Amino acid sequence: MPDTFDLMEFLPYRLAILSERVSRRLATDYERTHGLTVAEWRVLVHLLRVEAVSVRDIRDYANLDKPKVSRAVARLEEAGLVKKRRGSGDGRLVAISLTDAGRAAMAEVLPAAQDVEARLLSALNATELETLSRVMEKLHAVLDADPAARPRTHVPATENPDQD
Amino acid sequence: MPDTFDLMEFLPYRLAILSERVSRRLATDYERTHGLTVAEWRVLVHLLRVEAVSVRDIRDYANLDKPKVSRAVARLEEAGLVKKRRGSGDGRLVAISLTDAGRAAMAEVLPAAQDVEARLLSALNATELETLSRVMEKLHAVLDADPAARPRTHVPATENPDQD
DNA sequence: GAGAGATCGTTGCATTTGCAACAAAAGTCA
DNA sequence: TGACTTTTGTTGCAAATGCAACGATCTCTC
Repeated sequence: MPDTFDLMEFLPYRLAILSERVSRRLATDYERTHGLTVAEWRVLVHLLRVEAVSVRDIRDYANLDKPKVSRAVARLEEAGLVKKRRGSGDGRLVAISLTDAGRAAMAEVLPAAQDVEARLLSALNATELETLSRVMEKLHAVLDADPAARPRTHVPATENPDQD
Repeated sequence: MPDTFDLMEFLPYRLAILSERVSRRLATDYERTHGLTVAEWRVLVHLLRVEAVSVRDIRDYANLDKPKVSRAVARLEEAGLVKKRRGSGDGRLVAISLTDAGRAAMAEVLPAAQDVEARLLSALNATELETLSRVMEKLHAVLDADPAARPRTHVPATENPDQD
């Protein structure tokens, strides 16, 4: 054990602090304006891209566990932002989709989120952004090779092969 | 609102996923071997560096809120890893310090944590690590300039001025 | 087509979390 | 000194979390 060990220089800690700070900044907007939680936000974002999905789809895509998705969808349905349709085809699956109100809410909320991201990205030059992406993928790869790590739900679909 | 918005390409989300995965991987070790939570782990790490600190010190250093520190310390004290001394000087402050058992526990736990970090870092070359650090600091700086963002508890002490 | 096993979504429950309120102890200023 | 404000640490409480268990449905095999 070294006699100096500083959290501030410990990569996992630094990642956690930055990530939490960014997430909180992001959440302030959609939480204050629409009372959305992070889970609900992610569900809505996913629904924006697809027609109708199951709880399992959302779980895999948005990195949330089943109960979290289930409850988030329940709250969103109660709020009228989402509708659940059951039965078509596989009777276990639930077809979750956005309502018009949900789409409208996202139209209000998305710009603020993208603005936060834009400000973050604007601080980086092209090289830094490229390196950041590569680094994050490399760190994921280390965890992918570690049996003690939780597996990724969403593995990138063989990112563009034009890497130098 | 763009008609394509992918969580997987949204920086805040990507940061959150990576960070959570790393944190969980790290926690599996000290949680399984010593039943430590993340908050307890951070408290112990901080105590490793200083003699005796207050709840406030730990809160600022380890980015935890007061109740979390208070409860973490209470559990650690009950587990015999930490001792609380009161009254010397300012009667409100609590002097928290490691016991021998606490130091021993850290000696057992730290190597595993450092090993996880080492594996992560080994996937990066010097340039990538340097860029990662710079990028993270830049992202923090964006949030520092944003009134809606939660302030940093621990601002780097004017990092060493030997940057090229 | 009946039964074993897997999968899907929900619910229960104990624990944790975040936030506000609080008592106790300093600090402030007349 | 004595009221007022601030700071420190703890506690209460409603809400969220993680995990296991559950019923319902589908699949597979014989």
